[in-house]
Amino acid sequence: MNENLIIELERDGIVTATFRKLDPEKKKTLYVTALTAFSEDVFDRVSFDYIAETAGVSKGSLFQYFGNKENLLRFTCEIFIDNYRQFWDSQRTRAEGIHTRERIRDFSQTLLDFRAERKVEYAFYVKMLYENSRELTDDFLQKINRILLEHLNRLISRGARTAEIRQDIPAERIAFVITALIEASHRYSNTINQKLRNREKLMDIIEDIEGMLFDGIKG
Amino acid sequence: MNENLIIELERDGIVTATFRKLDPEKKKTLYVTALTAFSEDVFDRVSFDYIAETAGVSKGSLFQYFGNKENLLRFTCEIFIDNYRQFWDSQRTRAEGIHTRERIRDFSQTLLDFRAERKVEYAFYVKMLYENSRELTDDFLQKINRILLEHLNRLISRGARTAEIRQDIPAERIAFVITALIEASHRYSNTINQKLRNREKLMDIIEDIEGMLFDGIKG
Amino acid sequence: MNENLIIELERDGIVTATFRKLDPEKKKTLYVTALTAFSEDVFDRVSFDYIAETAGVSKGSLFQYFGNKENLLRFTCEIFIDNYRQFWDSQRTRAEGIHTRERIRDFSQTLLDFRAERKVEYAFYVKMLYENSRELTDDFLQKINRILLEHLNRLISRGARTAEIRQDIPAERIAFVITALIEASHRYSNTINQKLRNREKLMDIIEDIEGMLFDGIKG
Amino acid sequence: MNENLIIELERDGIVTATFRKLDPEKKKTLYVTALTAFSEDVFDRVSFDYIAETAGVSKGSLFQYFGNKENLLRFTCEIFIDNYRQFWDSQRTRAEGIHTRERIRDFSQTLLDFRAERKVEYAFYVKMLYENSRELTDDFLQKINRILLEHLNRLISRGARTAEIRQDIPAERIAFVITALIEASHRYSNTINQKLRNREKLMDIIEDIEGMLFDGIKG
DNA sequence: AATGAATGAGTTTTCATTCAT
DNA sequence: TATGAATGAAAACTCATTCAT
Repeated sequence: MNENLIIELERDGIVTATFRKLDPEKKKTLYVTALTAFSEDVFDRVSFDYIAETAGVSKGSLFQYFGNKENLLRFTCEIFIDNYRQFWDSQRTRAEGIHTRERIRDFSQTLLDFRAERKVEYAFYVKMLYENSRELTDDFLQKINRILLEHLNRLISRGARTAEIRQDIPAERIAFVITALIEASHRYSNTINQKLRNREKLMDIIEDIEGMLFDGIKG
Repeated sequence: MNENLIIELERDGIVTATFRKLDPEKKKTLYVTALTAFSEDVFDRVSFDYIAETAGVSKGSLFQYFGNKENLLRFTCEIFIDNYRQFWDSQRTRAEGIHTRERIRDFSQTLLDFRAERKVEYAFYVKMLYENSRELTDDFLQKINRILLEHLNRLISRGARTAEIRQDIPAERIAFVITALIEASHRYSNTINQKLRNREKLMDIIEDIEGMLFDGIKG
Repeated sequence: MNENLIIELERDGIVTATFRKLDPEKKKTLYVTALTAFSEDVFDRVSFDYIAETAGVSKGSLFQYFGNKENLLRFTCEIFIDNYRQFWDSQRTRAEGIHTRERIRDFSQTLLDFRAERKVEYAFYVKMLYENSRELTDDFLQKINRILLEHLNRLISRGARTAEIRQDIPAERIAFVITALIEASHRYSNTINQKLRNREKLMDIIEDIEGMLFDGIKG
Repeated sequence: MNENLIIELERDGIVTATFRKLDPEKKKTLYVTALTAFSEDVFDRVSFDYIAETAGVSKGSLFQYFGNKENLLRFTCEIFIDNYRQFWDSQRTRAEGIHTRERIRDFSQTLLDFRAERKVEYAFYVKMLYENSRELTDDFLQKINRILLEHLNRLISRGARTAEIRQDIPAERIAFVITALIEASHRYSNTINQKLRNREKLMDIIEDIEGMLFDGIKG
């Protein structure tokens, strides 16, 4: 629990002072419970009753902490974003390949790892991806995207400097294409795996795509 | 209003005979109203009351036409798909460029036109893109996707035959990349335009992407 | 269809002139349909839509014939009573045993026959037996009861005259006991057969009861 | 309010913990209100709104106590049965006649007392007697009947031992006849009193019946 | 500060009845 | 006279939010 962030959230009226003063362990429980609940179903179908019971907290307390349901989601988003940023920061120091192509492959591999190892987080992200009826989801997705793009930009800029990557196209635009492809692959395999039980490996698709990305599709 | 489709929908129990016999103009009003309503908010938050009032029809009548809320969405999806198919069929006869690259640019231009000219339809499509809690949305998206991919596959296969496009990658995979990129562009500009009021032209982005797609990003 | 009765019902505002002028065959269809429908479920759960569809008549016509749902039930009751009276009248001429005890056994046998051969009528009667929330059911049951008691009174009075039956108790009171016992047997076997699938024969019970009735239970 | 029973009902999911914790006085009010409402009209025609209003409780609370309407009826039945059992238990210790015949007369007198003193309970029982569309009513009637028959069987068995009553007929069958006659008398006087305002004394009827029962109707 | 009972607005759905054609 | 489309009053049920203890 990033206490500084909580102070900020209190300033923004997303959590109350009562919540801030809570035992950090309890704050974390509340975060995880909300995250899990919202990752399981659409906002409207997640009831306060359910969250309160699951978190082992009374419904009344929940309202004293967050004021309303929307704020609970907002809180969950902000903590998620904070964790996500930390995750990618920790990735920066990781030993990486020498060549940009390897670094990018590394990058998408990390995304896959995240998905495989942090199932609840990933499910929450997907849910937000699909629920666009509230501005806060847009905000959430943009922030998540920015974290990813920042990371990618670094890789691409360096690739451009070493002439491994074309210099005539702005780095952000290349980053955009890369994340677009990775995200589409995720969505695709998500549908495929869940519905058709197709065992096609996501990494295979990504390799094919990488081929197109670097060498183009021109005959 | 495709009356044959309505007959099929009646057979499938999605609409009733009462609805079928309605004045075509009224049917269209109901379609447009439902389409608009569902494009504005998530399924759970669109109430029958609201649609009835907006369409200038009593709630009772609405139930007599569709039986329940889910069927109203089903109906909307099916009409949408039908219209969408007709739209792409009408595009096939359109004069197109000689080269595959131009044809693909044409394709994405058409997608843009659709979006610009049929704002409500587009918003509905986006909503369905995000609403993944019901099987019927999956079905809808698959059908829409198939229409698009069929169209694309024709272009790509021809491009492969004329050696304008690499032959070592399966056509569907290339089609996948193309639609992924176009869709991401849509999403992107959607967010940008709505929230940041950035006037960046979508076509510019697409041209850049096209460049990467054909020539690769290798330096 | 007893046309005189229909004229009476029209006078009482239970059916309309429109109904009276209907083809007798159609009137009968309507009676049978309503009888069947009301025998299948409780009044509130029988919808006009269902009856109209089953009878092959429009809902609008049904209202023009009867004005409202209650009247349809009233109509059904009255025709039922009329038929019931005819049924017992026809029984009077039937060859009967010489002794009163046999006559009474005959009587309860006839009740059993009615139940076995006219399943729908019997089911309707049972339904009315259980639905006592409207005055009209009371009225119906009283009329049915009176028909039965009249019949029984004749038997008993004769038995009293021939000294086969005690003369110190009013005939109606004896008739009351007999019908009470038969009805209870019906109820009992109704529950037993439907729920416990007990194959106990109703006639056996009745014979035991008859023994008690004639000889008393005194040791 | 038998608090142990309430705990059982909570275990069976018929009432919630919220209800259990309620002020006993309020629980009783709810029981009486529901009992009265269900005694006044058929299940389908008793609305939750009505009960809530009558009990001076909000609709929301009522749902929090019972979850649904069926459970409210179930609850009412169970409390009723409990009270009924207590009533008959308290009767056992009552001074009774020496002779079986007197004991049986005592028994039917007690039934009459119950009816006269607990009008609402009796009306509820009659309603359940007539409402046969739900399994729970069968269950209720069987339980009520069992309480009565247990009581009667004791009387009859003793009467058989002392040779006051015939031994060639099974005790249950005699009990069946007795309850059938008492119940019919109730029904009869119920109709008579309510509709025809006839002041005929029920006890007179019962005495006549008793005469027939013990001595038979044979002349 | 924590609790959870109380509330009532809102939702889907059913169906008798009306009425224009 | 027959029809069936239109209506709206109810009904069961859910759940975020308030508030007294």
